[in-house]
Amino acid sequence: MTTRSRSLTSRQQEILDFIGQTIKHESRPPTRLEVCAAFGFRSPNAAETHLRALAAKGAILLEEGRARGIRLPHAAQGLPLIGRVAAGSPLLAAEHVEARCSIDPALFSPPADYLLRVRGMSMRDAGILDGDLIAVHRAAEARNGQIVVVRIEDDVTVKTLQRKGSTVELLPANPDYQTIVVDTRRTPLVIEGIMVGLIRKDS
Amino acid sequence: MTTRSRSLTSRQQEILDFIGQTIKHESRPPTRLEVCAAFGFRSPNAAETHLRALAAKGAILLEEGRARGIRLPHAAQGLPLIGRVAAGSPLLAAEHVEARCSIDPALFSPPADYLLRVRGMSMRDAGILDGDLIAVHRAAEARNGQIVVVRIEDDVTVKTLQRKGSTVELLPANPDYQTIVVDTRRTPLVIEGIMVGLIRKDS
DNA sequence: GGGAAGACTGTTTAAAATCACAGCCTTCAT
DNA sequence: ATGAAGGCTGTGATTTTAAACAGTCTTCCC
Repeated sequence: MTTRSRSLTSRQQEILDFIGQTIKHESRPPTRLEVCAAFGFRSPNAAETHLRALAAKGAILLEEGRARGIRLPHAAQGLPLIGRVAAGSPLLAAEHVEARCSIDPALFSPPADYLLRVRGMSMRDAGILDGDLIAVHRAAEARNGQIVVVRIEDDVTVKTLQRKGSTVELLPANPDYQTIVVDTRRTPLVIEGIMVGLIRKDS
Repeated sequence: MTTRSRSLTSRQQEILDFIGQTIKHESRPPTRLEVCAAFGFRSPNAAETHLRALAAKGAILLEEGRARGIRLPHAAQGLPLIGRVAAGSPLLAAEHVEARCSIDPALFSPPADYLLRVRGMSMRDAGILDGDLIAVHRAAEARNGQIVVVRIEDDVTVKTLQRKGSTVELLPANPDYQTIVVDTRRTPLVIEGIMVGLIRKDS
C-alpha cells in the first residue's frame, strides 16, 4: 500500500461526510468556501488545512489547480461485490472483490455494506435464485427469521436464522435442501451480516 | 409546465451526454473549457452557447457565477419508480411515478428505463415476489421466453412472452395462475418493455 | 431572399476558487 | 515542559472559470 489510511478525527469525519453529501446531492464536490459556510469557518484556510489532512490520510484526493478538485478515492465509490469466497479468509478481503457496483448503499435500510453473489438454489422459495446478488448489512447479531450471511468454520452460506438456546438452525427455503443445525458450543459460527435486499441482472 | 422541453439537436445531445458522463465518471460537471477540450472547440464561447441552448430547452440548469455550475434537472436524476397504474393512462405518466431511485440505469443491460412495482405472486417461481421492483427496458418487441411488461386493453401485467402466430400467450411462473391467451387480431396488446433486472428491498 | 437558429472563432473582463503565508490557541504524548 | 498535531482567524496573490461582446458561416423555413 502506498498511502497509509490512518484513522480520522471526528471533525475530519464530519468534513468527509459533508463532501460525500455534497457530491450526492449537488452532483459536485464543494469549494473551500462552501465548506467554510457549512461549518461556520471564517477563514478559507480552515477548510484548506482540513482537506490537506484528509488527503494526507488517503481519505480524499486533491487535484491541484482545479475548481472543486476534490475526489473520493476509488475504493469509496460503489459497493464491493463479493464473489466466490476462499476458505479461511475474511469475507471482505480484496481478493474476493469481483467488482464495484455504483449502487447507493442507502437504497436499502439498514444501509448495505456489500453485495454477495449467491450460489445455488437453497433459498429459491424466498425468491433468491442462483447468481443473484444480495445486499448485506454487516452485523454480528440478528433476529430469528432474518435471512443472514453466516460463516461456519470456513464455509459461507445464506440462510434464515433460527436460534434455540445454544443451538442455531439455518433454514433453507427449498424442500430439496436440509436444515443445518449448529451447536455453537462445539462449532464456531459467525454472523457476517443481514440480508437487506436483492439485485438480479437478467442476461 | 414552466419550461418547455423542446427536442435537442444531435450536437446538443452529444454535449448533454458528455455532461452526464463527466458527472458520472468524475463526480462533477465539466467547465466550459473542458467541454471545449472534449469536442475540439477553439473558443470557450462555443461551449457557452451550447450550454445556454441546453438550459433554454430545459435539458440542464445553469447556476450563474459558480464554477462547474451545471446541474441536471431533477427529472433526469434516478429511475422513475412506477407504482399502481391507473387504467387508460400511459405507464410513464407523472401521476404513476411513486418516487425516483438513484440507481444507475447502466447497471442493467440493456439499460433500464424505469422500475415497476410488481403486485401479486404470479411470477413467484421466476423469483419475482409481491412488492419487488423490476427494472424495465422500454421496447415494443420481445423474443419468446423473455419476461415482459404488457398492456392488454387497460391492464398492465408482467409475464413470460410466448408468441404463436397472431396468438400471444402470457405465461405466469406459478401453477396457481392461468396462462393468458390473447388473439392480437381482436384484442389490442402492447409490449411496454422487457424485464432486465430486479431489485428487492427487505423490510 | 431574408431572417432566425445553430455551430462555431477570437478576445476580454470580472468573479470564483485555490492556495500560500503568517499567526493564535488547545490537546496530548514523550 | 516541550514539541507535534489539530483546529482555527485573517490576508492576499494567482489561477481557474464564467460570461460578456463582436464576428463568420451554414442550414432551413416562410
